[in-house]
Amino acid sequence: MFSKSNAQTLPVLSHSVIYLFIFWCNIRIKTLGLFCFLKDGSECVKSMEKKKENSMANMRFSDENPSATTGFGGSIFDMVAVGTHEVSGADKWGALGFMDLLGIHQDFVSPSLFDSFQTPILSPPPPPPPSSSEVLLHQDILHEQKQDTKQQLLQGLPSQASTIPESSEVLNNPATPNSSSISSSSNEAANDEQNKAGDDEEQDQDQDKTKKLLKPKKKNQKRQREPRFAFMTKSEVDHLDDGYRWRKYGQKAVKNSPYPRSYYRCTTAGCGVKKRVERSSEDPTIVVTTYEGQHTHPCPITPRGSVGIAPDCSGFAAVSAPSFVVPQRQYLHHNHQQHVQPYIYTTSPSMNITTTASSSLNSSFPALLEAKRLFSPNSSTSSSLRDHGLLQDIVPTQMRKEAKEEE
DNA sequence: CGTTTTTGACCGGCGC
DNA sequence: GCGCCGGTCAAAAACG
Repeated sequence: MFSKSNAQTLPVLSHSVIYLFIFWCNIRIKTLGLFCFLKDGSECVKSMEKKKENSMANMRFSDENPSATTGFGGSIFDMVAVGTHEVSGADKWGALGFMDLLGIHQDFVSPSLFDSFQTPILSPPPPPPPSSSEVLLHQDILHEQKQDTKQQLLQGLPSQASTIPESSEVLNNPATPNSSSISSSSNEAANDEQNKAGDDEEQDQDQDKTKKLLKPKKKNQKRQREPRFAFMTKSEVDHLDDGYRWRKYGQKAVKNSPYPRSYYRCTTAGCGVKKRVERSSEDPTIVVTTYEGQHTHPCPITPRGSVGIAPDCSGFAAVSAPSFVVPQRQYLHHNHQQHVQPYIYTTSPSMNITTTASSSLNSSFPALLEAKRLFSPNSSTSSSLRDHGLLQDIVPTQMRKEAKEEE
């Protein structure tokens, strides 16, 4: 698990832990977490709640079948990445942006992982979606998929339903973002044109308009679902600032929960990314945010304290959250064909931090985007990581140098 | 005045 | 067919 070079840093590990702990206490950010890529975020939440007996802080997702380890058995989604944040009320969002908090993933995610991020948000179209054969192969594996998931498969849409947390997300998220998003938006545009034509013929009532708007979708095909990415955040604030601009378009009461679910849509034209925000009924301090789709544009705004446009949300003030041990095996493959397990990385028990990472992470997800940013090639930390990978990320570069000199 | 939020109505999918 | 439920729409209200 540890390479030789990594082992060389072990003598300073204890210092690193202390250093980390102090730093951790200073910024008062506790990470609990639980990030997950999934087919259906709501199901993830439900499953999480069902699994309440497992303290979130102690949740572990192993290389094994996530269903077995997480209680998600039979679920249609894959756990691909896991991690959560807890934000103390004192900090809230005044000093630390959501992205700042998400920055903790800089140490969860390997440089190799970020290599998989290299494709810019506005890059040329990504590789084509998985071939039908690949999709069908997944379908063979998935015996318990729900009907909509099957339809997605048939449509060549992303599916992460395999109980093997492998490359389905890898194939899907980075591979299909624009294609899926654009196709859906273009479909909507086509529908709009149809609707306009229909309005010319008869403009009786507003309700008729609404019906016309919705009917073409159901006639042609089932509404397509984008890949979803959900995470749980312990926060007093419902709508987390992730750098993008969102417009709320709906709110619904959640069954068996006193807290409503809010629906947001990215306000950028042509970007169909949506997100849902709701509080856990069992732990009101936990906010569950589910992203759907992928942004087709740079991060439009620059949060507190930053100046200028952040092309990829990189303008956020970097508040480096505590770092964590990153096992060598966390380094993920560039080859999306390879299966990638949702590795788990855990710090000392007192920190109660658990996270996983996968090369399937996509830069359209703010948390991961931030992680990517923090691992930019210009970062000395990044270069160090590229050299050594393990543990070094939690040890200041200077400290590592001193340690080596002592040897 | 433009943008965002609120909120009731509506739609499609699904189970019975 | 009916009812439930998640998701969406769009007019009205609120906001800056």
